Amino acid sequence: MTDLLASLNDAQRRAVTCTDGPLLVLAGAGTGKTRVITVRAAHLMQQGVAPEQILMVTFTNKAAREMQERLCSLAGAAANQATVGTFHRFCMRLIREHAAALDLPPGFGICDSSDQLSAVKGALRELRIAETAVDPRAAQSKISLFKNALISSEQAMDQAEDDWDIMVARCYTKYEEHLRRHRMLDFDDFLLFALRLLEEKEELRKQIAARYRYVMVDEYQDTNAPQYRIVRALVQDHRNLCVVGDDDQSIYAWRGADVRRILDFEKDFPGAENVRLETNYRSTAEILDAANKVIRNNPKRHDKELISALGAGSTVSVMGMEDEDHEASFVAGEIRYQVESQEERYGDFAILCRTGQQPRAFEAELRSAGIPYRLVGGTSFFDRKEVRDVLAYLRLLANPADESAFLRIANTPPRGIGKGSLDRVVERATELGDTAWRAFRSMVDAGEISGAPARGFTALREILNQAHVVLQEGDLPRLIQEVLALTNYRAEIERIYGDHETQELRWNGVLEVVDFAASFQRKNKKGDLASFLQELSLSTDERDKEEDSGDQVTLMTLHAAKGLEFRRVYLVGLEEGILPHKRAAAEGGVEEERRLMYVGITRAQQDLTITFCGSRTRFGKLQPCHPSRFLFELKEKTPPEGWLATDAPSVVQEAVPVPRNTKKKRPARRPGSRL
DNA sequence: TGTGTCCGAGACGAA
DNA sequence: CTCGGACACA
Repeated sequence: MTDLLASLNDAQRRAVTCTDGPLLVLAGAGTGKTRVITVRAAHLMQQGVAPEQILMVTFTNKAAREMQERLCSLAGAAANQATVGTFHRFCMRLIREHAAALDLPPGFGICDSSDQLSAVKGALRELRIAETAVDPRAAQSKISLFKNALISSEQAMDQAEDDWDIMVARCYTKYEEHLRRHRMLDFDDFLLFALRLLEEKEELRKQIAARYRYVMVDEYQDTNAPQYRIVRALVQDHRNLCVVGDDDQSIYAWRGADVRRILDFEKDFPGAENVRLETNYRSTAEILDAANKVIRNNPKRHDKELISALGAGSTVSVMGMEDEDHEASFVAGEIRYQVESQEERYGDFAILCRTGQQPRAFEAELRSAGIPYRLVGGTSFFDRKEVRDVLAYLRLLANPADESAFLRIANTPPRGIGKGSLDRVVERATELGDTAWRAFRSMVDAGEISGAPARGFTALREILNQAHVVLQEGDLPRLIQEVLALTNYRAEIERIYGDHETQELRWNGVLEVVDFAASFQRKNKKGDLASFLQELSLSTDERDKEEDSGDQVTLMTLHAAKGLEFRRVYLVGLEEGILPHKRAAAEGGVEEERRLMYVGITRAQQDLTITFCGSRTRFGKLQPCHPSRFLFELKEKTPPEGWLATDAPSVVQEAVPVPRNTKKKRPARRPGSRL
């Protein structure tokens, strides 16, 4: 404990010891940002601050987990009493604790992204707007953006400039009605309701703010409007706020983050101290050189250059591949070679990509090469059909108003309730402003629905009634077992999936939900069903955690990689259309894409290899593609005329070197491509 | 009502 | 290619 400060450089030490009042730490990638924030918390504890008074907020579960672990290793088990978590989780707990003050039902349901989409579709249907006129996905993300910019549906209506805007604003209104009617909150609501609590209930704000005397915010460049105001409300009495961030790593503008927040910090909190961390302890000079060359093409930024404390290393390689299969087998071959020659462990490697579907090719290749890997993010455990089915039963039990849960399980397993009846039920429910469940019941009672669907409804009601009895016991794992038994879900799995192996796999997924519930109840003695579901909605797959100790290659998106570091990094798919991503570029977001590239480069400690493909399978067809403009920036060259146009000039194909890879031997490395 | 099949659109990122 | 939605049948 005593030498907490000894291992820090001057700037870091200043950041750690400046404990009171507002403090801005501008920390470039790899300059010990997490180290500073955790040592700072440990230092506070050493100074006599109780851990319960410390609040540390991050953006991802992964960052929160890592911070908690590092804090514990610095300050011991007492550090578990500190509040460390994501904004969303922190807010969700606040809301739950003060549900009454917010007029929220205690067992409010969570509207996850697929429910959001159904809600938007429902709103469009109600408004008689064709999905061809307004793409539900576009509307949904626009609504989310509104909410994260604290723009109400009335304001959205006022500022609408064309028909599309108006339709989306009306959809926004309906969407909100839909959520309230079904006692649901979406992810954005966590922030908004917490903010309402803090800004409208002064007594409660005082009480909550007094609990956290020292507040630290990680990745401050990613805060959006509600997050900023939540923080402001929490610290306004004591102003003990430390924010850490890097404008060059702002990659969440699409979620409403506003880089200006970090640039304006000193304006928002007058008299703030300011510390800059510029010595990079993570990467070699070559890697930082590459990072600097790319990021300096962004016009609006704090001028800063990372300086390597490690010195020179090996050259950053840029490799052209024929297609994504070759790319994958090249990377797999290299990793295997280096591990077999005992240069590295699997755990030292990361493969970073821009989109969530790129990992597919890599997964297949790594598996067939017998290389252990873990895929971070991606289609999560909670998106699996069988898991969603089981959770839908639980959601309906916790919140009978949960329409999408009801629609999901109404006929799963099949019990004679077809699409026709469900459509009528939903129609009626919308008409009456009532829940689908109650509408169904009244229609059955009135004889408007009879025969098979009515019998099915009775059967379903019986299942839920019995489950409800078990629910009263408060034993979640047992409740889930009961639901599985009542629905005969095992048989349903066997009915759907032909082969035995798949059946086992799916059933295991179901059993894992039981395990989740068991471990939730071990941790929260009085945890009820609603809070279990609420917590679950914010969980990424916690099973990663256990496997973390294993020696595995990490496969993930750039967004998921922020804050992490690996000895050897493969940054893959560096093509126009992927990085920068086509859609992001079209929306004028090339600068943010460049920051993503910067984030990717700066994850590497010792060795960085960048790959791109000459062609790539899209929509089942092989399509030519050409190297990213960022590769030209890396080489300090200008892309040829017409580079950024949709179709590639034929010259491109020749300019792309395509080294082939043989699996067993180490592939020839070609430092630098001939761009 | 349940099941099968065809068709067309499609994919950015996280909590 | 791969999923969801629409449609045709039993």
